[in-house]
Amino acid sequence: MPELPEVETVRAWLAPALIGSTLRRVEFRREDLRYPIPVAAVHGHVGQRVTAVRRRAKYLLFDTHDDVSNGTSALLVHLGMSGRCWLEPNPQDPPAWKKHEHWRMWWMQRDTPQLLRYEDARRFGALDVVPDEAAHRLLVTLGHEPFDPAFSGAWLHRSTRRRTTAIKTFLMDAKRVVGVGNIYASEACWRAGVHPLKPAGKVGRVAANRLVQAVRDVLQEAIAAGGSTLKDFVGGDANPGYFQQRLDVYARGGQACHRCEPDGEADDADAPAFPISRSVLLGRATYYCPVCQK
DNA sequence: CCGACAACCTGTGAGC
DNA sequence: TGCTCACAGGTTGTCG
Repeated sequence: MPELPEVETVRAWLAPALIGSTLRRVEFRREDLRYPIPVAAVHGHVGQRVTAVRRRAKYLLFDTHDDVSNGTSALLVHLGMSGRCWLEPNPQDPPAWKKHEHWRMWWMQRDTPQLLRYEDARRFGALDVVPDEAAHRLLVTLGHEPFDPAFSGAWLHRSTRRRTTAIKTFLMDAKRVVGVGNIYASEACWRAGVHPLKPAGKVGRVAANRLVQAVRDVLQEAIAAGGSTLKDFVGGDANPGYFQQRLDVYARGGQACHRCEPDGEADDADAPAFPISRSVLLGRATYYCPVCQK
């Protein structure tokens, strides 16, 4: 489930609860997610207080401060493909561990206990400690944040020259720009009218500008939509439907292009004149309109 | 350096 | 009902 908007949504939900809280206890069910969890180092954060809850790329960062040593550190949480991280609404009477729930963190906010739970069926996620953000191996390689002015049409145009890789693949490369996952990469290409399989080096200045704007717009709109269904996602077991109903191409293979055939209306309309195509790029489903995306 | 691909792991839904 | 297969929103590592 998590692309950047989902992670940002979780961050916004956790921040007010965790900021100012002190870590009291950590429990593990499994110590091997994508990487081995440095269990001792995580336990070492007990007693520390959260000063900020941030997002970098798709990583959540809980900044912590140790009043005793006056040192600062951070806990890093990644949701991978199937991860969820949420505050238990009923910490006084905590439910049994879910099948793929791997760790729990108990926090104290003034006199109020809080329970942070984490589940991840596929275990592509991660939990790590970050004593020095500038040196952390998962963070040092990351490219621009999409809302950073450094991610601009000029930059995109400049950094794609002579690149033969598909523009969609380039946009999904976190060493270049972070937070653009498979869904939003397809969506941004459609909005910009750029064919996702087009060699990155052949994207012109005008199209590069449109792509950058499209990436920002689609992420921003998805964040806004995520906020509106936040409770369903964080509080209970409800499946986040978020932005699904607003997608123009993703998972819409064979259905009418919203631009070429706006009155193609319902997704169950038969035989649209301008159907969305699906192809596979680097093993990932890629959706586009072959007519209006050049 | 670049680009293509396999790998990590489990769940779900479609088709038979 | 039960089996098999394709596929799933991320990221790293390796190989040519």
